[in-house]
Amino acid sequence: MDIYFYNTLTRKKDKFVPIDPNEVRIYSCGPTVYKDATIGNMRTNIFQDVLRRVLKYNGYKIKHVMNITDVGHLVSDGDEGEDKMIKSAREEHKTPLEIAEHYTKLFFQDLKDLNIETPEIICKATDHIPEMLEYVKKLMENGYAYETSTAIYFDISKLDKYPILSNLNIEEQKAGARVDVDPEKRNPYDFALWIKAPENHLMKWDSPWGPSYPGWHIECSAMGQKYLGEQFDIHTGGIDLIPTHHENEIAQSKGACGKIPANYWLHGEYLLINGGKMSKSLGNVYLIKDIKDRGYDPIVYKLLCYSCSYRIKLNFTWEGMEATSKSLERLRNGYKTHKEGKEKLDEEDRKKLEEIEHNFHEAINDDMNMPLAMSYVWEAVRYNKKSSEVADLLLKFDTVLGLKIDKEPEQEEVEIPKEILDLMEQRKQARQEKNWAESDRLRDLIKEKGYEVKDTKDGMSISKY
RNA sequence: GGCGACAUAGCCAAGUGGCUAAGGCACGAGUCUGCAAAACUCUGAUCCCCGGUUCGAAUCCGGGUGUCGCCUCCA
Repeated sequence: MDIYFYNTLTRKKDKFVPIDPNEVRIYSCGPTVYKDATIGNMRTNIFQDVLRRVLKYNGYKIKHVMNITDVGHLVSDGDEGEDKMIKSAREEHKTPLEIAEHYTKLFFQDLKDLNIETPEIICKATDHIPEMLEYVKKLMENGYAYETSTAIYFDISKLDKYPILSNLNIEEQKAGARVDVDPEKRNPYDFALWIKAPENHLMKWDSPWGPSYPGWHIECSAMGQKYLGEQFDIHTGGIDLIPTHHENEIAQSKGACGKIPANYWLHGEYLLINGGKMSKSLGNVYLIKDIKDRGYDPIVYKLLCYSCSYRIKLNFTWEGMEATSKSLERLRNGYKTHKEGKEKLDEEDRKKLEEIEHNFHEAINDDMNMPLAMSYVWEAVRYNKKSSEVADLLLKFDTVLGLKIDKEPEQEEVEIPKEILDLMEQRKQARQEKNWAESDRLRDLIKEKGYEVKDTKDGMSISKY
């Protein structure tokens, strides 16, 4: 079955045809490990995970590279300000290396909590300084770069076209802020490939231009080329990377080898918080940790991300989380019911299930239409005959969804105080005597003390309220 | 100022010219239960406004209105 992806390069859904029919090569711009990753960052990671899983569902092998930016990403993309790593190090009284290790660890914990597959290759910028230097030298040799007293810049006027991903007309942009940065720049949109380090700079390496450090964009070009070759299939990232980072990556690649590095450019839209942007000043920056602290399985957030296309803005609210939490519970419950179901399916049922599978497959192949795909998942969950064959189909769907659909509801191990246990015992007696008034009174009393008792087939269940 | 996205039932949202406009959550009704909870079943919209193209438009075109984002840090 054909796969279609919306390609930022062509601004339409393109049929996906990999360069190598057996293996799809993907590059994803990974985190700058200078602070906690937000749930917004994680939305992008979830979308990239779905991409992997969809390709695998279609039988492809994957070679997926993700970088860890641990140097060179300045506070401003206009090549000014401090390096983000160094700023964090100073603020947290640690070395840049310690900062990188700390936040890298947290990042991978988030991926694990969200059941996101780890890319085949994870590469750190600081481990690839020689490759980056080579790349810059090549750009110099090819005449696309020039030196000033502070840095090596890429000369965008040497390109036939810049920018090519966004429709910006750079002549008409307010480039004022950029012009001031370095009067030696030839064009306002020229960007730094390599930056000469001031005397006391914490991270610097020897180079033909003295002690210095890499610009932000060069790492992705250098590492992408090293692991995936001059041209690969898919490049992904957040939508905000389009106007600067990805434009510049393309520029670098065109300068170095005359090619656009990837055939398909996929970008994930923003996550909004209560209808607005997430920002520190508004105090609405949430982490996966916050989701856990509120008692939610992080997978709930993943399912929330499936409620709309990765290409439209998703509004995060705790109300939405609550609704999705119920939804996930029912989904897992439905799986369990089928798993334990003993009904026999006939030919007609199997035909119906095949149809559902076909529809699901078609949905995920249509630019990862997860909301539509989920509607077929629900069709299977609701299937009137409860059979393990339906459960098997749901498990197959879960190879794409990654929702741990077969996860048992969590049995929280909470210490129940003796007082509550005594009340429960009293209530049990009252129920045996069919003294409903007393039973209800005790239920209310237990609730007052912070516990909720429910009657099930197998007796009473108690949980913290 | 330039660029872009979005506007579908109470909320989230799929849908890109034509079967009864997916699905989830909430609400309501019912089954079950002493009651409640859980579970399960059922129930709801003609698609922001105006004009046009067409046999036919939520879907295409033009014009409005509204919300948001980017161009400055951010996935």
